[in-house]
Order: sequence, then C-alpha cells, then structure tokens
Amino acid sequence: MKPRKADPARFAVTPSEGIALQKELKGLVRKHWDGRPIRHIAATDVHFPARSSARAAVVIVSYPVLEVVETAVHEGPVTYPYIPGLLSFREIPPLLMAWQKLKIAPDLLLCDGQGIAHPRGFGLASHLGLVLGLPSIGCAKSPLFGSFDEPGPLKGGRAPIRDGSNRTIGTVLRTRDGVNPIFVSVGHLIDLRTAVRIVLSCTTRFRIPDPLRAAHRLAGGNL
DNA sequence: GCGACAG
DNA sequence: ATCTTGTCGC
Repeated sequence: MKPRKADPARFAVTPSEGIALQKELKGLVRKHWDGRPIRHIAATDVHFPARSSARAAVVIVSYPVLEVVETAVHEGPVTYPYIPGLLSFREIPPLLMAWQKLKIAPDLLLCDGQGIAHPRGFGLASHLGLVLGLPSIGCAKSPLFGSFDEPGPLKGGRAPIRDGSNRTIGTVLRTRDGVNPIFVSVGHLIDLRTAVRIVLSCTTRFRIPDPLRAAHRLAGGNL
C-alpha cells in the first residue's frame, strides 16, 4: 500500500490508530496568529441524550458583539466511545455533519475541550481546527494534561499550564470572581495570548464563554 | 504495577 | 457526558 499522507479527514477506528494519527497530525498544528479580522466566531458542543446518540451543535456569533447569527445541529448515532485523550474521534464526526449545514463561514472556532494541552498535543480543538483549516481555541472545564498552580481568585486571574518539560501549553483562566477556572489552550492557527484575550472578550457574565454556552444549550445540555 | 483521565 | 433537589451565597 502507498504510505498515506497526513489527512485530517481520516478517522481512526481503533485507539492505537487514533493515537498514531494524533502524533502524525500534531506536526501540522500552527501556533501563530496571522492577525486576520474576526467577524464571526463558531462555538461547538456535543451532547449525548442517550448512550448511542449524539447531538452536535454549532452556534455562530458576531464578534465582538456576540449576537447569535446562525445555528446548526445534527443528531445521529454515536460512532466512537469516550476515551480520555481520544475525544475528537467521538465528537468530530457529528460536528462536521452539523458544520455542513452552515451558510456563514466563521473566522474562528471555540471548542469545548482541550487544544494542545493534551497528552499528545492534539486535543479536540486542534483536530477540528486542522480539519476545517481554521484558527481554533480549546476551552475546557477541567484539566486533562499538564500541571499548574491555582490562578488568582478574581476574574482575569491566570496561571500557565505546563507539560513535563516545563513548556507552557495552556492557561488556567478565571473567567469570573470566585468560580472554578477554565482551561484555555491553542487549538490551531493562533497563539496563547490571543486565545486568552478572545476567550475573555467572549465571556460576559458566566464562567463559560457566551458562544460556548449557547452551543451547549442548543446541543441539549442544561444551563 | 498504580493512578489519572477533556466530554 | 449522564443520573438529579434543594440549598448556599451574592
């Protein structure tokens, strides 16, 4: 067989293949922001109403106003189990189905999960950003990989997330006074500073950035 | 071998 | 993610 070139649209069928694919695709992730204007941001989330069904949602908001301008959903069968570190193989297929229904082409993606703050530097946000060829930011509610200190207690408080080599791979960010922080990391085509700035500018009065909250609601989650 | 582990 | 009411705090 001819050796396959890295193809972001290819999906693993076994955990070991998924891991191999992540290691391969990691090399294509770009951690630099080109300064392009942001007019629309797409937030994504997937909900699992039953064990075998997935409901993916995409919400596009204007930026920086954060007005919802378009939404898309897709509900279908689950095709991959939840395995820590392999979340993208479970959530990307339904997300792409919803994505196809969009009319507006967003400038940036906000994903509910890690970007490069991942055991192999290739979390959901990196994978989806690479597949769609768009800048993306990982925004998770809990840590998956790396070590960090407790950030300051007030909104804007932050601390670096570091890998085993002491490299910064993300930011633990307090988005409101006194709430648990969120975990922000580069997905693709962006730098960490810009990612944190955008996440903060998308957060008005809740812990979770407004666009992600809207996507979470559309997908079927509570609050 | 043991524990940790996005959603 | 999901199972789920009241309750604590601003």
